[in-house]
Amino acid sequence: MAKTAITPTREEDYPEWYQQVVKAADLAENSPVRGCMVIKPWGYGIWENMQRVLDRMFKDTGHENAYFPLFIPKSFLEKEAEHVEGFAKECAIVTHHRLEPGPDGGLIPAGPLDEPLVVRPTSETIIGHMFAKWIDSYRDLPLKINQWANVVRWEMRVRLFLRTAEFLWQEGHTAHATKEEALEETRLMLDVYADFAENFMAMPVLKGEKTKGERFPGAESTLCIESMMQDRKALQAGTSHFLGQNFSKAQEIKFQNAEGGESFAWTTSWGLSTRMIGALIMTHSDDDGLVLPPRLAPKHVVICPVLRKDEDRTTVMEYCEKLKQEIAAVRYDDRPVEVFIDDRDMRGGEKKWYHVKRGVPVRLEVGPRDIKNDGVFVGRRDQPKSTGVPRAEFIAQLPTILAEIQQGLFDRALQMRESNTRAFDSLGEFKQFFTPKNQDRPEIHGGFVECHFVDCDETEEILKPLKVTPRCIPLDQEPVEGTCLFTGQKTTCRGVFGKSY
RNA sequence: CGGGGUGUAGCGCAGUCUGGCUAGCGCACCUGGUUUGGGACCAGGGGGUCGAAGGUUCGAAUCCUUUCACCCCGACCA
Repeated sequence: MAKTAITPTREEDYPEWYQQVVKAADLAENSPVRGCMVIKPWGYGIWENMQRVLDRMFKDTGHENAYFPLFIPKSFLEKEAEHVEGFAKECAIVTHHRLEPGPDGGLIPAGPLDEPLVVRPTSETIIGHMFAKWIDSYRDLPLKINQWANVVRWEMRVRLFLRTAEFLWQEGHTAHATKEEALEETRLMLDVYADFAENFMAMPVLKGEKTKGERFPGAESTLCIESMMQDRKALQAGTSHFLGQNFSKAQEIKFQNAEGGESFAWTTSWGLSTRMIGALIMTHSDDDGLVLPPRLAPKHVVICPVLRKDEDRTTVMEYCEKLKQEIAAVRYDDRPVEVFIDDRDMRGGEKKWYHVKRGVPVRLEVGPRDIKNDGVFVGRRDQPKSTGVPRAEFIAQLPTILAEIQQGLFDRALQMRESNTRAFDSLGEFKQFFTPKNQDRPEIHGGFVECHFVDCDETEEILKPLKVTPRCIPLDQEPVEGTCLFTGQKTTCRGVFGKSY
């Protein structure tokens, strides 16, 4: 038996560890379609919880859901120059609309389309087109729409959840009468994302602005939340874009203002994807598999009946059923606790590890011995040892236990980020920090570095060979005079740097 | 699209250099039994057009030609 449920460990080979966790927790697997994944029930359950929480947040901030087509006329994508350039290289294109029997018994495409359709890589253009029709007057503004959808970006290299050719996400699109209002919206949605990440995913994030090079194609500015994974690499977890009037001018999203004149709307867009499941895995999971923050766990508690002898079976199962109902009556996070019984005919040890690997926050084992004492045997995913506890006591403590696990995960992740964040004054230290000791098989190294910098080509040139990128310029910083670590120029701008996914 | 690699059972592989019995092993799966408060053990069993097409040969997983697919390293990325 291996010392850890997952091999290799994070230390030994982080990328491989990640893949093994996804597999062991039964979250998703590769599909016959290149680059596309199949999300399995346990993984999809996490996504459903993410959707539920975010959807509530979007509605609470005045947004409504709608749905737009999967296909976008190619001409739409051509309207915004930077936007085309950004996405052109990774678009799937539909050119035909039927199949005919071919000479070799196969099927060949027939019925070519007059105008090819692009499978949406994002929906700015088609939503903008509809916005133009819906908006006539300043009284129609603001218009605040969200869509839950799948999008396709023909990525060359893929990893489950982190980068797949097709992924699920939500994309918010809003139009406003003034620049200020649009900027406020961009910032508001970033705050929503940060709230979601920190309070539900238990994942601390940096809120910041992207540099020119990292900006969304066509955006005036891109705000983002950045998070540090356990291998100290950065993951962009969500973005909120201020699109200025770029898209409204390209798509004629115009309105008559209160003064009777004609104005272009100011638009925003913001998105968050199934990549967050990857972020969740890489933030919390350990060498025994997935660790789930209770607020997003598909199930909170699993009851494993210990059925050794046939004559005990009825007693044990009845006790478990009663226990299940009692637990389901407990509330956590404004919802009933999600509990289920796993009575599969399986060895105790195997069953225990099955649930450990899937990250169920609380495991209960109930056998004749516990029933005699009216107790339960409790195993917490965040603690190595299981303990026997009186049933009533467990029921009373359950919300506290779940809250403790949730908070503990956040604290640990924050501690991890803080202890791997540095502020350097010399480029030498910076370079050393990001250079692995073992070049052939780089060990886990680096982290975040905070320093003054000027967003220019020279800076990018220095960063390139190090494979380091500016992650963001943190928001709300007091301007302090300093020297750019890369160019030596005077500046008040400070940024956070790191290697990224 | 540049450089490298791999295709053999559901998964992971050996066998290929040096052609030769009925193509093997581990895990998983099925059956029976012994077990069961910590990832069991014993016995038996099912499952393969050896990526595809063509060629050489008495004989091809193995040699030759062509082709397809996938993986890794680069450019791009929620």
